[in-house]
Amino acid sequence: MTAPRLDRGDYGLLLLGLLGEREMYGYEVVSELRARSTAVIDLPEGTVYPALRRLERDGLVRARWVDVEGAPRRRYYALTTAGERALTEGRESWHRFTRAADQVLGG
Amino acid sequence: MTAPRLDRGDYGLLLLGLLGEREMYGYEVVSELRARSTAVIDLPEGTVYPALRRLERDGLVRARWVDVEGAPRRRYYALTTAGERALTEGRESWHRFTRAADQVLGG
DNA sequence: TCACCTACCTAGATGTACTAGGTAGTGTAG
DNA sequence: CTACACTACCTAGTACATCTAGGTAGGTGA
Repeated sequence: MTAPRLDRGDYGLLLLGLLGEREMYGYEVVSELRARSTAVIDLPEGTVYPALRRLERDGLVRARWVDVEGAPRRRYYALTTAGERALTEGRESWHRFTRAADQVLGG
Repeated sequence: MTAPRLDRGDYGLLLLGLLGEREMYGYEVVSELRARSTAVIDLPEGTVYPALRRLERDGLVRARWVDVEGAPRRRYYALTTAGERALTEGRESWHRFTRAADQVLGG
């Protein structure tokens, strides 16, 4: 019964977009996404952490542990060169797609 | 190794968008999508036919067989009332999403 | 003591796209 | 008359991402 939602894709590109600005850790990514999109994009942690792992597995991001005083340690993620390239390409194909979709949906 | 693609969602909404304009049959949907999006959205038949079936199963479209002289018969699909409502809602949430995504990706 | 927040993680279910086929009818070029 | 191409439909199986629903652990404040 649920209506079809075009916004259910591979969210990896959004994570690349955030990490393209600065190094971030997983939990920060979750709250940044929510803040920046005024809660429109509200990915649960169970979605974000596996997604970051996939990006790492595919060589698009690099991770490092950082100890923090008086808090659990954080796993910071940063783009690799391949990640930056993927972000650029992904952004372009995303814009191509939105233009095409608006052509179909009526912009 | 493949780069993450934000444009892999549930394409059902696009089909609703097409059918919102006029009744169409499956094969027509495939070629219309390709034509209208200048081949950016190129869904294979193996994607479109099952998607139409799902929309029908969910009560968003209604199907009828039409005999054609000198050609294989066609299965025409049209929106139901629920389908029109789903299209309106889907369009809105799609626009909310693109705005939010551009906020993250850098528009 | 209890609740809550940060910060990370995973197993399993669900669901969709896509691959790679298949059937059948019509028209056409060699 | 044969081979190819095009229309028009269909399905089984695979791959993969989201999401649910948990869990672990350290720290803070009532």
